[in-house]
Amino acid sequence: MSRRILLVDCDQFFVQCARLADPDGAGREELLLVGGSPSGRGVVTSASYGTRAFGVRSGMPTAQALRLCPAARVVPVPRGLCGRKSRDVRAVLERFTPVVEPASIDEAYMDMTGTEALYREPLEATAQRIRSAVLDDAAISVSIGGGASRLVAKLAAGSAKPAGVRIVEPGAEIDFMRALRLSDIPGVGPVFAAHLERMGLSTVEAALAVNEVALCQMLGRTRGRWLYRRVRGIDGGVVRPDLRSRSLSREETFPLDIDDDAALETELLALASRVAADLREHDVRARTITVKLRDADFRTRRASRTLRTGVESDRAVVATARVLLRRLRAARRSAARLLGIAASGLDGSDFGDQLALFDDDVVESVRDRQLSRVTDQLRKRFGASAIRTGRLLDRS
DNA sequence: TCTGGGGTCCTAGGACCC
DNA sequence: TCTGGGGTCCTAGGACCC
Repeated sequence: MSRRILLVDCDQFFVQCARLADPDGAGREELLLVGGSPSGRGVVTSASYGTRAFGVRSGMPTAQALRLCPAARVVPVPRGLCGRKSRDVRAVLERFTPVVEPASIDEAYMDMTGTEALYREPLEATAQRIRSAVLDDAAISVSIGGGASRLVAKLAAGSAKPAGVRIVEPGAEIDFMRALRLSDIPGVGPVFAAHLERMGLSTVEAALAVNEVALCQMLGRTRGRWLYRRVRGIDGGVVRPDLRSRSLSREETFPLDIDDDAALETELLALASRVAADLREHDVRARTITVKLRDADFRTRRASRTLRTGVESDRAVVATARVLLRRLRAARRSAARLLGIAASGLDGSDFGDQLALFDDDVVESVRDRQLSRVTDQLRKRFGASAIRTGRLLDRS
């Protein structure tokens, strides 16, 4: 039996949250842009439907959006409320099935296979009840798509927007896909779409006419097979609840580019401390630390290092990141517009003695961990400014 | 007023092991 | 002295998504 999957997608999620956060201000504003940045280098995170009529899209530089729609009001993302609303929505969804997989802050997949017998109603009716329940109990409007695969559910949700439900019945997948462009398929971004276009393929209809062998000859075996299945609405994806994240990161684009090494190290210290605090909050340790630099000319460079054992303390993360930053700076001197730090290899098991990767490997002591945990406690009780990170860390 | 911040997955080469 | 593959891990970069 084929699977019955729903994708629940919040309508203009950040706009809805901004309106809930300020009902009398943003709540009354039809032309609303959420995002931007005090630095003036921001982009639109979410644009209200009113502004989209002017050509505004999310991801667009705020300055450009305001040129298209000068009457729009710009408000910051209400981060805390967005997180709470996201959890509220998920809690409602979990009343309908335990198999809920959040795909991002504003969408989640649900595996509803078998629930038609359980609820004694078509999937369409259940989806309508889910929509109403989320609106009533979380005050968030969602659109819901349904189908035999994650791919079809996702695309159906797109066609249901805003505030609608669209279920693609089993067997109707190809006819549903036929109306789409290849660039509508998740995973076909601007680069791949342009490549396909050069080969004369821009619509799903056109790709359906090419057999699998020919597609593989055109695109290579992996991508040929991948596209052959996608245009037929097929993906191998399973809905998996309780997915743990594979990496944690923090990054910052500076209001003005920074070329001074000492100033960059100060920023590094702040970012690395935040990453380390995030690791402890999630109760994980990271074996790999990556530092990312974006130069003034927008070229992005990275350097990473995998340690023998996972780390979670401020000192170990900072010490590792500092070496990587110096290496990047030595390789190319340019003012930096962005600095970022990522932690991955989370909870990776210790590599033991199989390989002594580096003689100068950063090692984290029990004392380092205790010190960071105590700092966390103090910050929790007395506020973030209770402890100045720099003093505690400068042992390297 | 050019281009945010948080992620996932894939590829490709080299090191190293069996 | 010459000649292999296969598998895994690490690193760097890039496409892509919301």
